[in-house]
Amino acid sequence: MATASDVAKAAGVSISTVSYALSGKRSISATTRDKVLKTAEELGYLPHASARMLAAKRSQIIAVTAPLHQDTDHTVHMQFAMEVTKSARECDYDTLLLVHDDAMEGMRRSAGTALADGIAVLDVDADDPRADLARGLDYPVVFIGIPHDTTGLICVDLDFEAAAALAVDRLADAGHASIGLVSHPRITMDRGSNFPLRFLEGFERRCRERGIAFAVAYPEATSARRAINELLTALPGMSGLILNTGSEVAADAVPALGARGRSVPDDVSVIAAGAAYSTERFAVPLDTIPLDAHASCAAAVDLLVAAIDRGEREPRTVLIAPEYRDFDSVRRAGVAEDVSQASA
Amino acid sequence: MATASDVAKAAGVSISTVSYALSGKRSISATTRDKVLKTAEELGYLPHASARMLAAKRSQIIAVTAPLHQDTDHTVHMQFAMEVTKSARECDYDTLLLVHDDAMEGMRRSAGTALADGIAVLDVDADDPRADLARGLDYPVVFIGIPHDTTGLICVDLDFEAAAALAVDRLADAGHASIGLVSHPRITMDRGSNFPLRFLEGFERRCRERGIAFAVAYPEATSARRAINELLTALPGMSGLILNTGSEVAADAVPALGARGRSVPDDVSVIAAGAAYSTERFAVPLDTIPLDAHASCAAAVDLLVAAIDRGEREPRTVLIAPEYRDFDSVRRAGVAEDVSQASA
DNA sequence: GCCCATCGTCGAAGCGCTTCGACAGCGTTC
DNA sequence: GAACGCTGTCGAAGCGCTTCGACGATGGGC
Repeated sequence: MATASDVAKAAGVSISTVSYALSGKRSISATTRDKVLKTAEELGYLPHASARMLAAKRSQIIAVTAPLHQDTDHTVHMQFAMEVTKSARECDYDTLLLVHDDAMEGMRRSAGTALADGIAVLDVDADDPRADLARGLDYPVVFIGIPHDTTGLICVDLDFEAAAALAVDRLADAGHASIGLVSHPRITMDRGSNFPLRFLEGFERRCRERGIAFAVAYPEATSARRAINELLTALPGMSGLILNTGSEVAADAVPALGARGRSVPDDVSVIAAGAAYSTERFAVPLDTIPLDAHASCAAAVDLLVAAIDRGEREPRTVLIAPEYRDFDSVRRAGVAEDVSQASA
Repeated sequence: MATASDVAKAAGVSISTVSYALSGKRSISATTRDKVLKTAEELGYLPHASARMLAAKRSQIIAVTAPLHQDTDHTVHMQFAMEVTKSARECDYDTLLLVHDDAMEGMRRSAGTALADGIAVLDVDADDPRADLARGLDYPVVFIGIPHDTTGLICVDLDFEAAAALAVDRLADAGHASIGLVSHPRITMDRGSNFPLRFLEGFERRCRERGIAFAVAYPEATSARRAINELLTALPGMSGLILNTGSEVAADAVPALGARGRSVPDDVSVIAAGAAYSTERFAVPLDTIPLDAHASCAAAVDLLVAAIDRGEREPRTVLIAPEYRDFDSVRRAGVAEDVSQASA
């Protein structure tokens, strides 16, 4: 490979002039700059990454840690890892994947060896040990997800509580007084996985605030049948359903309601909230409050880059406001009867 | 962070002695080595990654390119990316994710700047442009998947043709003379995605060799219904079925057969081949010829590391022999009648 | 008891880049 | 026209590590 010194010789200037011409960090006459750029182009010059890192004291690499629990949703993870990568590239950073059994070791290593300039943490648990590690590290770390104790941390996530409240409001506004929630499997909740808990809290609080009867079910594996049955037992008059669960269970919800003689949206209005998947190909497309990987990751990378490049390290939690996508799976309560009578 | 120079001072030796004590590349007395190791430990010394890269002319980083087509299976991808990462760590390499729109640019950049020491290429198409790029790069590249023209390339993959033959043989040996194949969606085939084509070829060839009647269907989206219907139209007496398709379609195959009055395995024997998913939780667990991400990735990383560390760059294609996992979803042809009569 | 091989350690030369200070050349300013 | 400030360029000093050659010390062979 051609080096900066080769370019300097060929262009008849000094090495530092080459560096400044390419980086633009000092003014260089247009003539010289063009000559350097042209020569660099001709020689196919690309700066040696390690040399640049060493001299600039910056690797332009962001590490991404994604510990994989057995109940983790690979699709969602991959989406987040990719979105971080894309956003990072836009800021001229590459991403290093850290997916060992020991995420802590990876974080310590990338900080200690200056392999990466900062770390993006995915799949955050409520009592995530990586939070303590980050606090002790004096090193830019951004959490995509929110641990219980956010002291000293920078965190980004969809505002799941607001998303839950938004979903409840939609149904309540449409006159539904009895709402079920299909949440995540017990194993996920028990692990203290963060966002399902926040969603659940938001859901329960808003239901109470608005005097709505509610029930919650925790599905197992990929079927919604049992969860739906439980909800219908607890709330025989359930006319609103919120799904904050994996794509397979969510996709199974409409068939599961169908098996109990309820059609969507005539008998039950349904909203998929905090959904990382699209409901367009579901048996009945559902109103959705999306979990937008792009938005979260872009925000996270921005914060991380600000911390790295501009030293902006003040702890803070950024909650991304939920959006509502209407696919007509919510109907006014009471209107249902007319429709079913009409079609019966 | 402590530097090698700090350690040297504290231990009362020279910098080069520190380096040799830690790397073991020259003999160092036990006394000195222990003193250095102890001091390094105490100071929490970790070698600066960029400095090491620059001096050693090696980054200990492997780039992973995974272009994402819209029909790509994220779950499978993530699995492969992670397996590459795990295997790489065992050889003391980290992995850089390259998932831009322009995979070519990423490859060129990591080679040109010496950011990575080599590249693992995922999701290979038959006429993948990255093949030509790799040929022109003079840089270690390993393909996990097999393009049409493998000249000059190092490739690793499951032996899909052998897997297809193995599946056909199992069914044929059990007396099934009429076998259907559910392949991948047309869009995937048309893109020239590589392994479905190889599987298809292996399937057709072996069926012909053994005089088996066969038919192939290409599903759409996530349902198997149409594909199953097509196969039953083409082969009314179909008693064997091979699934070389995504997990959702595969999971839907047994219900789809059920909808047509066929039960598994009594009426139809079924094998999931080249499956990156587990069939354990399917309505009926299926005999499986797994697509083992770990095996492929471990082999690929070994080849890549050999190419980087030991200069072993001879082109070659490594096909991983298929394995058969029996879950009792294949029965002898003709036995089916007895069973169904008995239970009827 | 001398020579040579071996072992253990050190100093110094880079790796290829960024960046700082210096300074020549030129146009302003009074 | 002397003093001044700009602009554009250069040289050199690192960044922290690896690695090569050198060399004193030790020990075995004769």
